[in-house]
Amino acid sequence: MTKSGAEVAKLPLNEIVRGDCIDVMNALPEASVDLIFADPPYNLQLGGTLHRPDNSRVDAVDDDWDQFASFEAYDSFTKAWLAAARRILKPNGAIWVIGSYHNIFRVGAALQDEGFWILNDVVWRKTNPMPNFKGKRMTNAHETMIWAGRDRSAKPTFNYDALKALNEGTQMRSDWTLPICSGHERLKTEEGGKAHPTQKPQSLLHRVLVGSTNPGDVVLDPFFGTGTTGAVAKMLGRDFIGIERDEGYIKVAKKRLSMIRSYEKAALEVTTSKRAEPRVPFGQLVERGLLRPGETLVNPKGEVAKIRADGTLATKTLKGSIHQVGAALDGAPSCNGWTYWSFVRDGQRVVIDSLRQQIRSEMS
Amino acid sequence: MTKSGAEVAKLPLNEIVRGDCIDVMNALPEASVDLIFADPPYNLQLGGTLHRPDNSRVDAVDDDWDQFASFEAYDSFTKAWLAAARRILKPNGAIWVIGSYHNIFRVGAALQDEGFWILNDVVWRKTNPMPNFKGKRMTNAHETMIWAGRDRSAKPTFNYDALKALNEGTQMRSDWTLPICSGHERLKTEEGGKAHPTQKPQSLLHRVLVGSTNPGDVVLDPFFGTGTTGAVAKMLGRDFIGIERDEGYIKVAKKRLSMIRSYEKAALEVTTSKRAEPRVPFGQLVERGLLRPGETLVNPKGEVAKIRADGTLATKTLKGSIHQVGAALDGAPSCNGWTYWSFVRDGQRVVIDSLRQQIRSEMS
DNA sequence: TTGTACTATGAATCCGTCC
DNA sequence: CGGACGGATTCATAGTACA
Repeated sequence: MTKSGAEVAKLPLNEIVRGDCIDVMNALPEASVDLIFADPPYNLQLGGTLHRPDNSRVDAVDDDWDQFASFEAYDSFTKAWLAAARRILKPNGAIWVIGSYHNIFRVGAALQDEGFWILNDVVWRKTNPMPNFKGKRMTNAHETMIWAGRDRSAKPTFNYDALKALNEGTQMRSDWTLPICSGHERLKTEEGGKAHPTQKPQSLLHRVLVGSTNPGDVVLDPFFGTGTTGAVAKMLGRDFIGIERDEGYIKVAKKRLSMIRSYEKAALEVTTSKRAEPRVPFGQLVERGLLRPGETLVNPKGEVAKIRADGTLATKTLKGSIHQVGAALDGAPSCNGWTYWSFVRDGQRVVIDSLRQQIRSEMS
Repeated sequence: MTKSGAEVAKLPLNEIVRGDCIDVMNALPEASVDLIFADPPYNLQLGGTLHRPDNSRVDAVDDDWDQFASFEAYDSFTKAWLAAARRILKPNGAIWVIGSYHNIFRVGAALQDEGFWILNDVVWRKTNPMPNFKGKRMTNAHETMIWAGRDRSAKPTFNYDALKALNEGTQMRSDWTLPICSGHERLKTEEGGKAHPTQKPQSLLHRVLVGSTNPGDVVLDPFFGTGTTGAVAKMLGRDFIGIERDEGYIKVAKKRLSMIRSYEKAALEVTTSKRAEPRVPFGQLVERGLLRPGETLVNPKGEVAKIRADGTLATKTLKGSIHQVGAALDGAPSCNGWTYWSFVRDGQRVVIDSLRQQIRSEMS
């Protein structure tokens, strides 16, 4: 995982590399990237030109890069770039891939076949999708993203509490309701058309990057396009690497990135989990005299245990840590002794966790 | 497409056939079924027992029928039943398959490989999914359904206007918001437990069958379970064929189906679902760039707080949601942050609730 | 009868660190 | 690397009990 200075120096951080993404990724040092976000070609096989009821032409995806002769051709392309992507990921790295029903099932199966481990599939619900003009299908109102770890044993970054905060205090769900990229955010050519047919909204990338990276992480996008991944990464204080074949897209992306400024550092600090707080052994409360050996603790049912000099508890029949004795009394598989036990001061029960908080605040 | 009387007579209409679905389907006449709805095993790969934070145990899906040795084993099973299913479909027949990220990508790829032609993928958004108790992933709040024609040239039934009517007059989208099957609808064993671990809600099948069959059509379900497909088909005046291996499930399904007749009309009326209220998390204003991380908000007293990337606020001493920080600053038990905080534009204070209104109007 | 408080439960790939 | 152990972790509904 640790790279030599020479190797790290090779990473083209915050640059766009022109070329085929498989070749470029193969030239990068292995295990050097924290996260990959990929929006690969969709393999759309559209019959002819599509018209709206008013006969205006729908500007569909018909670019060369989106054409594949067969599922087999698409599969071998997919496996090749996924294998190249996997090599450059750090051991705890992860990947996001976005697609529609035309390609996402093949991508998902290939991810699993290549050894990635799916963590969640996330549905992007579009608030304002393009309607189905012919009335022959349902409105295609969503796209699917797959979030997967490098392998089954990887422990990718997951900022659970930050996502929970983004969702106003309730756990983030696997369906995200966000508008498509339009208006001022949508990049235009000099002629006024779309600069890229499938430009993703920044809000989508914001949620992806806040949820699965930390400031300073390296985020690579092998199908950079007009650089939404790089733009949001830069705003959020992450480093990016963009790979793109098309010089026209690169030109637009470079201009876009030059105008982005990063948010201030303090704003990038995000709600953290309790697990990250320093561990306080219960025995320390005894050592520091906040609780005395021989003193009695009470559980919610009114059962009591005595504190011993080594920071363990004892009832008539049980001995062990605050967690072990609590679990045994409740017949539960586990117990958080900190919130389970109380001591008595002035006739009032006080949860022992308040003493831990006191120690933690003194530590900081 | 037209079958002889002898062959049609062989169809076990409105019956449950006990046996392996591949064998049973292979014994049916070809091109005899209008629609197949399949809820195959998901191949969940669960670890040890899971407990809720209150230490109650989660009743997991650990049945034998959901166990496969490998992806390869699952794939060959999938291809075999899909091939058998395709043979018995009429030329304009279609199939629905439901799954989760554990299996749906493999199913979707297999569908395409076997010659089916995907028409839509539909996301079932659960209003009340089981949360992620350990805080390690996002809530798995949806399942995916694939709707596919027998082949590229098939013209399956699609009742566009009926679905539009079900959706309050606007075109049906590819995401359906429906509650999981619980309460009285959930079938129980005599001991009071779940009769089947994965019973689907009738509302889901109602929408599927209204949208893609006509009265009198033949609907086959190769993984019949406790017979939701048959129950809804019967209510809607479609013929069904159920295939199921487990005698216990068959027994429950038969009893269920025998009672459908008398409740037919009432049951039809309860299948409409309510739509979820649009809740707008404050974090979405940040994700969507309406407010920037690092930007300052002001309360009525002129006190300020800075916005962070995860949609929380921070003052010199406080961190939390717009509501929490507002309440703390006022020493109040609660606070509506939406009307409490303002941002500054062109020297004018603007309440952040105006941004929420803007988002709500876009959503409706 | 009505309102409130409490309990039960759902297709789940659900811990991290130190010894 | 296996085992021990500290201790963190949940949302929407439906049903039930009781005032």
